[in-house]
Amino acid sequence: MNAPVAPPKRTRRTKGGLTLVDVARVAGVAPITVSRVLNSPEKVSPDLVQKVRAAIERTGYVPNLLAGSLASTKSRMVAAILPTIAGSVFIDTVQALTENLAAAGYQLILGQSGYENSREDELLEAIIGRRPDGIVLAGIMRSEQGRRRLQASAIPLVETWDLTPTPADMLVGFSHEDIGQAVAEFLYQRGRRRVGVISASDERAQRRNRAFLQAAVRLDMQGADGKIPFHTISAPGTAAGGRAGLRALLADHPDLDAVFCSSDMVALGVLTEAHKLGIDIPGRLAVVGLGDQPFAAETYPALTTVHLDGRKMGQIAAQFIIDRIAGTPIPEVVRNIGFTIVERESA
Amino acid sequence: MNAPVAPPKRTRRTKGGLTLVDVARVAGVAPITVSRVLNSPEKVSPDLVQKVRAAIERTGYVPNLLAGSLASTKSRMVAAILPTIAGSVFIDTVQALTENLAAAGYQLILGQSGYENSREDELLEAIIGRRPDGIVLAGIMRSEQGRRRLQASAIPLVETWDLTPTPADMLVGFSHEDIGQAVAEFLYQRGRRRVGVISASDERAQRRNRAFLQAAVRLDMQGADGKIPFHTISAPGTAAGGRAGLRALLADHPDLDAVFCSSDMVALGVLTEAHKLGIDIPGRLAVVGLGDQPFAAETYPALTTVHLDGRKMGQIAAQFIIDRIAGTPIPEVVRNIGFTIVERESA
DNA sequence: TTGAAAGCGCTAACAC
DNA sequence: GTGTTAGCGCTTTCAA
Repeated sequence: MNAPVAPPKRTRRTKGGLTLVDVARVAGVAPITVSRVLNSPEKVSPDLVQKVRAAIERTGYVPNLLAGSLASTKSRMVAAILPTIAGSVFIDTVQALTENLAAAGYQLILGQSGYENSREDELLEAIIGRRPDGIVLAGIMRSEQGRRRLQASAIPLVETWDLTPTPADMLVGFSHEDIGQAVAEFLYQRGRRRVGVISASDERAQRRNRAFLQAAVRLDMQGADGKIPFHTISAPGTAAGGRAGLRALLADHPDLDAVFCSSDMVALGVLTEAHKLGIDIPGRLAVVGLGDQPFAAETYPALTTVHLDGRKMGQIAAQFIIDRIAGTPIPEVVRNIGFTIVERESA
Repeated sequence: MNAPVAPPKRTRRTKGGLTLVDVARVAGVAPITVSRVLNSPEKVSPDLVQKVRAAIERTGYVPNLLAGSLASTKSRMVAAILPTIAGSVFIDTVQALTENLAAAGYQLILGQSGYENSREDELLEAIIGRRPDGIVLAGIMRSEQGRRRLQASAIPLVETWDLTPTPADMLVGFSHEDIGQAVAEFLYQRGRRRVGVISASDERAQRRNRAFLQAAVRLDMQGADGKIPFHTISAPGTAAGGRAGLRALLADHPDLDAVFCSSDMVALGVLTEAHKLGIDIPGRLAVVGLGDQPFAAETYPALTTVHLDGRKMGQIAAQFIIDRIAGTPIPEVVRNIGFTIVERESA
């Protein structure tokens, strides 16, 4: 039974790609030495480093990071999961993430979950299956199953753009409830008494709206019929949705004197429709957006809006993950970065 | 010399993660059967599929795609390389890419090269090192070294948002020269005779501008001094840049009657500044943007602009890569999808 | 400081 | 249909 069996000759599967072994042969060293030159050159004598670098140069070798990741159980990839990237407010966050992660040697992989959470499950499998060293979520993970899978994966996780008493792991964001309340109070202070809302239907917007409505009722800013006029559009909100929303609101509530929009894009639509209808802004109607997108300061009139620091969230999220991987203690794993109402001309 | 050496006992390095072997043990089958259930269930008998699926469910197993990629030399990842994602025109393309690739089981990895091409080389190494099954470039690869590395990697490549007689591989885009010429002719037909340009400094914009200037000179649309006024801002263009640009142009050329802007965002700034200065648009000044971003139809006045179909480019690029991987013959690897001038109110 | 051997977790290639 | 074996290209572990 112990008789050695003649080893069957197998064809190599290699696609002819250059490997570390080839470079080692060219440089006249062991493969592991090439690996060390790549990953920890300080552990290799200068002349060997020299030799190996020359061999890499000569051959045009590009290390296979997939193989490295498998062996080291470190993928040097971080995943970002967004509802959608189109017309989205998360772009600054993604930009900051990419920049900060790239500087630390990490690559971003992007997943779009859709606002309907339709593909969330398979997306999560595709992401976790690639064993990223960290995951950044735009928003919070609300599905209980999703949370369990993420926690079971033990991958460092950062939720963003929201605040919750029960974060799955780390969190950087702000309170949507606080925004709704703050905008209502802001409009009250500016003398507005008949407010309305035009909003996309996503969950975060709805929480802002709820807080806005509560504060508005408390401050007695209802319409003549005792209600706060409300128009819902599908997420993500568009300028066209804002235009339709303003017409709908005014049809039933001609005495409206302020509108809170779920995004700057929606607010832009409101401004445009108001122009068309000959409605003076801010004279007759105040308009407040959300996001402080680059164009918000350049509309006519300039848009009063809620500034959210997307870059900062991206930067902090990246740092969270880098620190967690490095084992650096993180004093506060939940960071509320707040928001500011930027008062321009439209309100 | 051939005496067998006692095998040294090594500790397993495994981090306690669940593997395919564990699932196989639970299901009472060979590891390869689990692999088949995951990748080609039609080759496994229904009752074994059943058993294995149950074991996967029970254990919460998530396949390690890194290991699968290494073994199969297929990563099921596609890389997109952009100058920058912030305020960028490429977002629709990225969105369409992600959607179409996800539907085919591919994940997107994102790389930002910066407009300065500063990090392009290390980015390329980080991307190629991950052995994506395809690479999509926003723009064309101009660096000779970059082209060589990409070609040496033999990874299917799609250049986008441009046209070149010498594509590195596949290409879907449109001619920036044609745009410049078409816009000049459009303005001429609308009776404009004193045109100017406000443009970001990126290379594609400059080619549009060159063609625009040539056509404008040919059509005798120069200013009184025989020159076409020109204002350059840094890339990517912003509304603030557009405002500054309009002031600069008018200072030297008060008789200007049309402006061609390098992006809709720049054009938005021009509209806003014109409002401030009391300049009637389109009465005294025509404004043309580029990109037909969602807000372009909703500015006041609505922006005349060049429509570029970012989604279509993303969709075609995804299809190119999917077909190439599948070995499907691709009749035309260079696709000019053209552009259209969308005439609205501003010109 | 350098190297040999043994994995990392999966799939291709080849039997039965 | 199912299983056995030998890699994929790298890094960890251990030894010198």
